[in-house]
Amino acid sequence: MEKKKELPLCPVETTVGLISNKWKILILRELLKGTKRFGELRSGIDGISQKVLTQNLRSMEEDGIIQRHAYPEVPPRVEYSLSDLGETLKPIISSMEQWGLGYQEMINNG
Amino acid sequence: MEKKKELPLCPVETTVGLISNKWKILILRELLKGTKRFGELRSGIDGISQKVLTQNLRSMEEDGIIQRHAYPEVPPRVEYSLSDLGETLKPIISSMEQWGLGYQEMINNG
DNA sequence: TCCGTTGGTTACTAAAAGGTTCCTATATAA
DNA sequence: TTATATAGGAACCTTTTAGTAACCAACGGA
Repeated sequence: MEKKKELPLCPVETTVGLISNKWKILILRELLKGTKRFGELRSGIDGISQKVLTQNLRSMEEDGIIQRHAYPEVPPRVEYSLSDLGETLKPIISSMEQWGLGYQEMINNG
Repeated sequence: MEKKKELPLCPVETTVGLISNKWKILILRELLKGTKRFGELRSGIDGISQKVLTQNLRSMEEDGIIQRHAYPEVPPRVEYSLSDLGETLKPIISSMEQWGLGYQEMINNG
């Protein structure tokens, strides 16, 4: 999903390389609330398909921003959570949330 | 480029709807430095093609986050700048820049 | 008269992303 | 005995996005 080449010089580009994808940002939004099971993520993110959720989770795991923990149970239970690195992305999501709130307000009663 | 349906309830999703695209974020990065001509944007954003730049500029203009000013000269001169709304996105780009700096540092001498 | 410059547009093609459907394993409950 | 629940994987297809190349208009200068 992400190419593992050298980092771009521009820090914005570096960041964008990791979370430019819409779904990843929504996954982050969910995981910032705490550890979640696969099914919880699936139902918490409107419109995401199982395939796309899996793909993005794998990619984010590879990038070291989330952690996956599978319990050897039946039926299977798999929990996802942010890594320490993933937690550091919080300010970005928060700024998006803040902006979105202001924008919604502007649109709705502007 | 963006569908003009109702806003999502989630503010993060609202924001993501406007700037989920990698190129738009890089365009914002450029325009946060100030007004730029089409050609300057083109050369300032590594790897962007003329078509994609034009498309995204149109879309962002429709969304009201940038402004386009064409001067009736030959050869043509077209300047792009952030609208007031566009300026309010600055904290998002800044947080990405901050994060990217930290990440680069971590990778390079971690 | 023809060239170069700028900021596009259009048509065609390739690649990436996403959607859908079907399949699996197995403990447990009914 | 059989249905159920969970977290995927595989195959196939459609849609979206991006890249490439060609073309254009208009004026000023050589």
